[in-house]
Amino acid sequence: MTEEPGRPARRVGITDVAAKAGVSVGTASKALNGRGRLREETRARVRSVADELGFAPNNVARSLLTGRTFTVGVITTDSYGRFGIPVMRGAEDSLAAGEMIAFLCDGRDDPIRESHHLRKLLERRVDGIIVAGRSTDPRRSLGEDLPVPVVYAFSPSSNPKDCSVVSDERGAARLAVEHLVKTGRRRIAHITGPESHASSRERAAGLTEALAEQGLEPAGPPLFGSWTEAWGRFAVAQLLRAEEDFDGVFCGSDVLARGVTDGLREAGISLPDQVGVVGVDNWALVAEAARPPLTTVDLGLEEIGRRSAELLLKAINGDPSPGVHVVPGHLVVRES
Amino acid sequence: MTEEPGRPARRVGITDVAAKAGVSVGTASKALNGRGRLREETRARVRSVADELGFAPNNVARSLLTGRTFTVGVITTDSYGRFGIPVMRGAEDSLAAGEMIAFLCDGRDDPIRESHHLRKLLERRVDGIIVAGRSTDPRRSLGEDLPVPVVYAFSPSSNPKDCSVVSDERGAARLAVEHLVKTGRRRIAHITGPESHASSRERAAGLTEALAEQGLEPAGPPLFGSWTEAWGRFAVAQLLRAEEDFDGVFCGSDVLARGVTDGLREAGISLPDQVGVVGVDNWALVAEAARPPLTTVDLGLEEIGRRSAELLLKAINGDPSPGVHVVPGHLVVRES
DNA sequence: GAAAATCGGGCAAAGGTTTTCTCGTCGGCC
DNA sequence: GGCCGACGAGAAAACCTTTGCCCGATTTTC
Repeated sequence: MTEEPGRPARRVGITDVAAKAGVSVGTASKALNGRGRLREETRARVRSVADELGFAPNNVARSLLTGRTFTVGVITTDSYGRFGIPVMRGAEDSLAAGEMIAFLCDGRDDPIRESHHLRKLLERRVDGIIVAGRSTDPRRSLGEDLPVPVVYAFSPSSNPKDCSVVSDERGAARLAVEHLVKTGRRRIAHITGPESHASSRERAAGLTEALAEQGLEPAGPPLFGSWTEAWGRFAVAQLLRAEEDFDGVFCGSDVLARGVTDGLREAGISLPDQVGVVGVDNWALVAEAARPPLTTVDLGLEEIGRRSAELLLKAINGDPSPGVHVVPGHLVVRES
Repeated sequence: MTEEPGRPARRVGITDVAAKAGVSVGTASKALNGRGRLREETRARVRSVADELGFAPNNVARSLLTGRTFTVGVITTDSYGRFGIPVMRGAEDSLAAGEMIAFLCDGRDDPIRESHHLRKLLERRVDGIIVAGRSTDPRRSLGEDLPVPVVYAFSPSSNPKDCSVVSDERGAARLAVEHLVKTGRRRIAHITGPESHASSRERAAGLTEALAEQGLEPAGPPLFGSWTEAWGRFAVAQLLRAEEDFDGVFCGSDVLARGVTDGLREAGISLPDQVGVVGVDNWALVAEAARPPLTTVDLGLEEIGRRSAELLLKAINGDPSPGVHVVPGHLVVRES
């Protein structure tokens, strides 16, 4: 390569520290890492020399020797979107606690790109991999015979022997129902996303289930559509036109819920007096801007990230946790 | 550490490939990397053995030897928020083209965390660092005498000797004005965020500047507030109450613009017939959900990310580009 | 036909650290 | 006074590749 003009030619290595402290490299290493048997005075001297010289250990060399890089790869299929981000933040949280750091790869939901990234990550000898999905639909496994452990976050692996960490979709519906019922709603409608999405189906099923436990029936069948505000508004109009009698709406997402509140308000219905609305996601931007601000179920995405990283660390240390791990969500009460 | 039960004990190294191909490790290395002088038949044989064995080179060892890790660190202060994400995506784009990969660290805008991450990155011998900010206000430099090059993306470094890549704030205002004027607007008001933010001030100044070039005056002073929909609606009410005569509004952000369109629509003003609205950010979620969908200025955040990574790669190869680099935005015309 | 050039490939050093083994010294104990 | 154990520190191997240098064999050149 070209030389780098103007930049310090050589960084200070443990050799320099050892020389200046008047000890051997081995001793210097022990002093700095708190290993071996050394006089306290020697340790202190080496340490102070290291500080003075601004010594930073070369982790590349260390990794080569120990076989551990203290590095994990995160492959996201979400292009850093709505779901990947909180998961990643949570994961970074737990990883940092273990002095680890994450490589970020954007798979763009393209298997080719994904396996290319996988290869690159393995070449770099990551200690483990987190696959962060963007929907609750299961995704194909990265493979069973990988040399490092893998944890699937949010989107579970289609292979049940893999370790997956997912949100509690049915539980989300239950939380919504409990809140609506507690605030006196009895006729609860459901407006949600495409029926082709697992989360739509699960939440709809969870709703029926939870209502049944309360001795209630849904106010009409679930209205499947798209995850947009426009569909939320449209679905409300449909509900009103059908003269469906309802006093609560459980929406499959906050964006949807925002459309629903707009639709209701513009139809002259007073919120939350006449109708209660609950969303899912706790996406602050949307939930807080809605009128009134949305009560919503937080799926605990950060927690999913944290948990994934914790399970990965455990697996790296030889204690894998195969199977699907469900992280509970929680209700965030605002004004709707 | 603990041993890892059930996992392949040893990965296949170049030694294994060489042995099975009946050549020395050196020769195997040359064959796989296309170096040295070897018979084509030998190269092919080594390659096929490598494939067969599923050989993946150990990049840790390679890095130790060459001194390059093909790795960069990205420190974001944005907790993966609105601005950091597109910048990161752009950066990853350019980096992948150079066969590089990024470590992601969340600085949380905390100097302590930040310098801790910096230290960790340097220990891992990254080839360079990108600092991705979350506002256009300048931020403090990471330091001048770092052993690797640094590029500041979006938030410029306060040290002009550093390399920064920023958006064109004044240009954004100009694009908005040109569009409004072209669609026949003459009395243009400005609703924007807190005056304490550089971007508010710059965009306001840019607006005045661009209007002046068209021989126009702003319709009233800029209304500084917060980056919320509520402020957008409130500011509209204020404008109407003051009986300010206006037929266009330039909003400092899309969120704001959404509040403005809602406020205008609810006041019975027809959009875009009576008033034209232009936002800034091109945040699809907001811009597309607004009624009508927002015309807005895209600041080119992904391009900032790409450019940052390119400049970083250049710097890594010994050709630094100190100073501030401005990336132009572009107008996205929708219906408002 | 002999010297020279080319070709194909092996050998070994290097890169920065950790870790095991070894060795010398000192104090204490019988 | 001699032995043994503990203590403190050094020497060297090992981690896995890359690469410069060298050497034997084959081909080319007068």
